[in-house]
Amino acid sequence: MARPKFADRDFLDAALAIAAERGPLAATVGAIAERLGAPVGSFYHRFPSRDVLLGELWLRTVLDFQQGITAALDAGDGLRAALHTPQWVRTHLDEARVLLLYNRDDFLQGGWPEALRDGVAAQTRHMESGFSRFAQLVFGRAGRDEIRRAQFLLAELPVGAVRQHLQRREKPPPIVDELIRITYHAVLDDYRPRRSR
Amino acid sequence: MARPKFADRDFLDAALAIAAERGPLAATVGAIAERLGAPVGSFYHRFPSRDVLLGELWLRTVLDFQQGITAALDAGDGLRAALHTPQWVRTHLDEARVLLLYNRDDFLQGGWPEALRDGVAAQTRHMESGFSRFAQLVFGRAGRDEIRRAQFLLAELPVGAVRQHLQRREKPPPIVDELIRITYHAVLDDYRPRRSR
DNA sequence: TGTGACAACGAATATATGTTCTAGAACGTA
DNA sequence: TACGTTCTAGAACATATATTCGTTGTCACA
Repeated sequence: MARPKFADRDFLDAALAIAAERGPLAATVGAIAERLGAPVGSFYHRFPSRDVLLGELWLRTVLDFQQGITAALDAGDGLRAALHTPQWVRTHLDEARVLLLYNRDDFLQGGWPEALRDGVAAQTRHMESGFSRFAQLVFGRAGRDEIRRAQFLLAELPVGAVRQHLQRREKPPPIVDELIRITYHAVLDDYRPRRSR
Repeated sequence: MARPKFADRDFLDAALAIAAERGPLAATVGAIAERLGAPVGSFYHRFPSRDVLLGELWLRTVLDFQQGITAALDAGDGLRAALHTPQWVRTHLDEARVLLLYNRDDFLQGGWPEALRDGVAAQTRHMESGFSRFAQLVFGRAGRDEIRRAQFLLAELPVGAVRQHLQRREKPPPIVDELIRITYHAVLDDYRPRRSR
């Protein structure tokens, strides 16, 4: 067997670097290969299509991102879960740009490749269960209203607060954590259980 | 003079519809012309390039969006300015999708056309002055910390809270306004002036 | 009715990009 | 050493898309 000069990983990393720099759209097969000094043929030895590569990149990134939130929820620490986003962003600037600055579906040229459907579906379920767990943890129940608040505190708020810094390629300053903390407590304090809603 | 069958507006509207439906990327010259029943040649009678069209679409949309915020600030009503986003989104679903779901620079294939540079720069200045005015209005001063809080309350928070609904092409439910209101008051209550920061 | 200006119209062109294909090199194994 | 497998290598191909260009049609007005 011929010794491989390039690993799957290398292509994923090259794609990440390009996508973080100039957007996922710029991560063309040609650009990725060129950055790696590899011929495009080698690319297609590793990945059946560009969509599969970008899909795998997204999945790999989102799973890494979510891990910290899950860990915080496991520890029963809702605030830490909310603050995980700015933390993670500081240590994963490139990944964060790709993951949080673009929409999931704008990654792919076509739809999601069959091979990744299950992974994406599992990821979605995992995320939804995270919201439920969070709602249960901090509100004591997981009805529609509680889940909506969980989405807000766990996703919309932290991602929103971090976005402008990602656009400037800079680490989120401490004020971001402060804003998240303030909002976190306010939404918890405001909450009063209701019939159904 | 031959009577024009298509106006600039028609092309902009067609582009908006397509961009709202399938993303700005899908708004190709061919797709726009086809939707309008116009030949591509007519397109280039109106716009020097696709980038100019998309740039103008973005500008037209963002100016309309900002008008409401400016009006609220003129009236000295900070909360109304923050709540303008969900309001506007409800009555401008298509526009909101294009404006708030994608990054400004991901609109264009190349960079911003020379002809629009000034408009974009003016828009940026206008937005920044809006943050300053808001900071002055609700915090009594416009230092770095106050402006950062203004950005959060006026932009990141409302846009973040509205995003998941835009993705689902649905009007933001009342809970969105409630979350914005809660956060708004919390950040104002928390605020204490500091030396400089 | 003729003419000029402007717009419609769509074929042609250039380019970018995903994908395939053929050839050859490197390595393990018999 | 011969052979098969796996990879490198990059040319070739197909397609999508922006843009150009030459022709045709239509209207206002002389």
